Amino acid sequence: MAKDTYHHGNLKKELIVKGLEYIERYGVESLSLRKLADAAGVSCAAPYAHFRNKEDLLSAIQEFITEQFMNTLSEAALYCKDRSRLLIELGTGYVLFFYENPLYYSFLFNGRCPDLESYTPFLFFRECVVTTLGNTIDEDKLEYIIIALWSMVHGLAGLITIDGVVNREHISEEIEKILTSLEIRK
Amino acid sequence: MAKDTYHHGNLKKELIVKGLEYIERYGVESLSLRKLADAAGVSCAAPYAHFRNKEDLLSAIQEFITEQFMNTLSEAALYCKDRSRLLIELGTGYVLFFYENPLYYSFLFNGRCPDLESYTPFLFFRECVVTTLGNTIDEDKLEYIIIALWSMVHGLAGLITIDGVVNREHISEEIEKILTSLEIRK
DNA sequence: TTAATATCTTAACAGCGTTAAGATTGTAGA
DNA sequence: TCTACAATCTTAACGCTGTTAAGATATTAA
Repeated sequence: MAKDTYHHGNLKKELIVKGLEYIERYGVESLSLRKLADAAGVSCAAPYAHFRNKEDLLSAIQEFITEQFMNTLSEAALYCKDRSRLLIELGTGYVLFFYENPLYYSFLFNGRCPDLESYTPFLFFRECVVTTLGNTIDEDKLEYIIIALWSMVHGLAGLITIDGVVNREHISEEIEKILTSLEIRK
Repeated sequence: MAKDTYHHGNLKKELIVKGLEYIERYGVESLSLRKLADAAGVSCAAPYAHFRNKEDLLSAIQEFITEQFMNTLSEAALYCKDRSRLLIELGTGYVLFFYENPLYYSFLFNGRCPDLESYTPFLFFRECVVTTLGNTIDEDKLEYIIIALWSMVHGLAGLITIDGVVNREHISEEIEKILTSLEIRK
């Protein structure tokens, strides 16, 4: 976007979006405020009118990604008509999200991650497990199962972003086979 | 270590060890070659006699940590007399290693991780699963179970380093309860 | 219209990774 | 033991980074 006025008009949003695109392509390590400001046609100090510092911008980008992530999960749940497959669809959606955006994974879950107790994707995942298994499992066991399932899904997502673990030919089917190779111990 | 001679004598090793200690305490983001060189009582360009660049030093540190990690796993397997508990002991050791050194996790598994197909902790883990379950499971199913178990252990380690997921009171027992809440689907 | 506020620029600072050129030390071969 | 060579380190500099202070420009509210 060229700059013909003194005020940019939409700098805050553009920094978030351009920053997101940059992370998507090159990862967070090589992202710099100066390059971002330059790309937006603005001086290197301009971003400080909208963000306290670099970390503050990264947090905003993180919120942005977390929102996308939440949408992916809730859509997977919404479009799943067969309730017995809810957890599988959810888990597959979880893994596929990071399969398609590998650089998001390390960005989201590295030092910048908010308290997991209030992390909406986790809360949503937990809720789905409870509604699916709630009646069939002891309450104290349920807590461990929630974490076990989440760990498996979360770990698989991480391993896939590292590469070399899963056959990428039929990725959805592969993920499902992995996630269903263990079952709940009642 | 003070410096009274022109040649340090053991700079390469000291950079690795001091760097490791620094990452342990403050994380990899804030580590700099200059601070490290300063701490070793040496000029900022001295490290380049031993490492091509910063990334090269980080790789050396990573190998160092991976070795420690491998030792933890193989000791867990060695001291496990009850073979039916081998996988549990191994998984608990895996998680505890990163529970005790949370900053190692993101350092090891972020962009710097070598090809997982030749990653020794994975190979060892795989071998243990195969010897434990080899006879009882179909070969094609076994492959998915290996990845599922590894995902669960790896994901739990990651979630624990993020914090807020597991009651830290009796951490070993908590980990075991989580890891045993799912069972292998034959 | 004016005052206050939001947004942006210019200029500067220290810290970073990295390199080139040269000094110092250790070592292998005569 | 002397000498040439290789390894190791220093000094000085480069461009890049995040951040701040002071001031310019535009927007908004009164």
